Amino acid sequence: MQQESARRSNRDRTEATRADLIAAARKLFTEKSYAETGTPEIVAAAGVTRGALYHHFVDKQALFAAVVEQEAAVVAEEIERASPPSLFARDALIAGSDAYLAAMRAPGRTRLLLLDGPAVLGRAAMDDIDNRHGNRSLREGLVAAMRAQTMKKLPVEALTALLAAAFDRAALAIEAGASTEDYRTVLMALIDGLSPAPAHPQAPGSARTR
Amino acid sequence: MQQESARRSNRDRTEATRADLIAAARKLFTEKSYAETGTPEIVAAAGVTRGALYHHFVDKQALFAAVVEQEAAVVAEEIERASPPSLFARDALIAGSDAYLAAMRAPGRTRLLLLDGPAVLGRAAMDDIDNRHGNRSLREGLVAAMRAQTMKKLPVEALTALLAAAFDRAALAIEAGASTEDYRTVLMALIDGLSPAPAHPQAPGSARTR
DNA sequence: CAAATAACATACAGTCTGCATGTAAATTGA
DNA sequence: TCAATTTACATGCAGACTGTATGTTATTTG
Repeated sequence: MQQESARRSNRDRTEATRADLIAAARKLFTEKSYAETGTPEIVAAAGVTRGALYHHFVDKQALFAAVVEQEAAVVAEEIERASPPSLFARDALIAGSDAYLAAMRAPGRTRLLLLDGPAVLGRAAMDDIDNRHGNRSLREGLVAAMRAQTMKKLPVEALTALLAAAFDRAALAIEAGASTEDYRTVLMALIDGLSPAPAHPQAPGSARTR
Repeated sequence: MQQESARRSNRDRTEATRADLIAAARKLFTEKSYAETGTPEIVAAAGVTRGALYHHFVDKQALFAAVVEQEAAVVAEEIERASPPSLFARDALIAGSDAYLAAMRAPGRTRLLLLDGPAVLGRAAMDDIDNRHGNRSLREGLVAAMRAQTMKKLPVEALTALLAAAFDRAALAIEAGASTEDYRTVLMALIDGLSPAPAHPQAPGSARTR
């Protein structure tokens, strides 16, 4: 007859505790903000003590980074699930855009990923996370469109970053109550504007600044 | 013969103290971050005590809001100075874009306005500030371009917000070491893509999602 | 010029973060 | 298999910070 609480390997214990902490932190970070959530509250929700937290994470910020990482992965997964990778390049971009905007409606997700994330971890760290998850499919879609000649050839990294920034702002605006249709319309117009068409058929000789 | 420190009216005292606090806070908030800057440090730099701070500002966040407000005004001013309001609509947009990117190179400004600002004050509050200052000229430029028929007619608020978001991300990327030319190229491509040209001269009957 | 008020300064309470130390459980290796 | 070591926590503490309450000085008001 073994003990009440079964004998667990250290690896299992660590994994379970880390998961509990991340889950509790995720819940609180999405309900409130990073700054408004204290570690005592997190560990209470996770059913451990602060000692466990600081054993598994170097500081509160590291726990936050783990939460952001996980949440970014979930968002990427939701997008991939909703948007089949085939189709024509432009259709894939549209499907991905809608899936992203839908995924970002999860409560607190915009604040976690778009406000607290960049402020707490810095833009560089967030870029790193985004590039490992969500942005990847966006960039691949853009590259595909360029190769298919349905999109102007432009610096890929910059284009990916700027379109992602527009999507992010759209998600924030929509959550704040703005018209989803308006923002969707503009996003599509921005993407369609990148078609390799005659640039701007207006008065020739427009002065170039700088 | 009057006293050593001249008799000052309350209005002057308040104005001077508030200005000192905002200046000291601005310096520290741009050198470090909002979270890393404590009120004791701020008041020491300003030459007052925390009592003065909490007399003039309801809390640390309110002081931060005042700093952001002022900095946003300075940025808007720098843009207006560098970009004459006349010219053709597109040229004005380009000049304004370059001026914005140049203005955002001031040390710590991107973190203050683009990272800490949204996280601490919220996107709604930042939108409010932006609309009172920087975004105004952008929106007016877009409206002018639309009226001049050199730009597709689109929801103005949404377009302004999304382009502003792209500019913001570009400023962050450039500060992080990315190629200014790359980002400038993409920004111009995004703007030029909004010309009222034949949208995308490709295979007809492309399926519309939703 | 006295009363009221504004502009501060000082002192205090509560909370939080990170670390140091202590303890129980698991792993190692002889 | 069992003692030594390491891991996974729990507990307690030190420093710092925020916001507030209270006291004091300068200004304004009637």
